[in-house]
Amino acid sequence: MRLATWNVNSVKARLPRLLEWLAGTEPDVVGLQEVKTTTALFPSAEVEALGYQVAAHGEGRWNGVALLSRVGLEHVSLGFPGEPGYEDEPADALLLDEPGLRKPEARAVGADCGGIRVWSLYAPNGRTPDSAHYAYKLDWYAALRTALAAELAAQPALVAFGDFNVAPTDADVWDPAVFVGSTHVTPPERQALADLRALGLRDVVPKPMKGPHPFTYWDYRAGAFPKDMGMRIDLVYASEAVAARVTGAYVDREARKGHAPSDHAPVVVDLD
DNA sequence: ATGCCTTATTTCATAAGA
Repeated sequence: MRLATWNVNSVKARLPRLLEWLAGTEPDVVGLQEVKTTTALFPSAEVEALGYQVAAHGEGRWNGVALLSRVGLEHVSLGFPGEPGYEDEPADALLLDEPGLRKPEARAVGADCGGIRVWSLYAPNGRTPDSAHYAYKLDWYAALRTALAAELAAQPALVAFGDFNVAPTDADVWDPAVFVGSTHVTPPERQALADLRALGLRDVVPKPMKGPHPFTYWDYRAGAFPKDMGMRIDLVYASEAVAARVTGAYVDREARKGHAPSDHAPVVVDLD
């Protein structure tokens, strides 16, 4: 059984690359992030033609996640219980004084696929450590931890994968000095990942296809990809029941090459 | 060649990404 997660940076812009990649890689379950379209406009027919069932959770210009499966897709959850939302500068701030009234963004979709509970996740970016968006990111992680704890109690075979927007260690960025004072590397963000691992989730670290670092993201600018100025922020967190079945995992950097790529590469995991 | 940013939208400029 082959699992994969990929931040496609617009499923519409990436559709030809996505379809070609699905046909060539033949994953059984795929988590997509940053699909950047509404649930209704997700290109389900094109993906279904390749034999997949689709659960899309989108909102339009930003965010958006999806699950594709050819081994069953049941009990779909759009978002998770307690998931916080975000409002930059709410026009009706007075009405939004209660945090609970902020509508969650499309950052999580879960489903039962081939005997595994699978979650495709797109964590908030955080922007800068002193921003409201950073506080939102930490709140989102705290709520995710609570939700996954409940999920694991009900189904021990679980995978939570996607764009976590946190580099777990300094080895997961090309130059730690560049990231001093930035998001993605701060102790609270790394603690949020540690808190997820404390639930019994294991970081399935993929093999790099080339070079020493299993980076999954390279900025479009400044030739970052050919210089391997990357980050490992797309993660696969697997419960023990799933992690014990892992026979291999790799970053598909071929998908980052060529015409009109996403700025992220897929992570592929094979299970016995 | 892996090659110097890309996306969707309240579009000919902007906000966001990480």
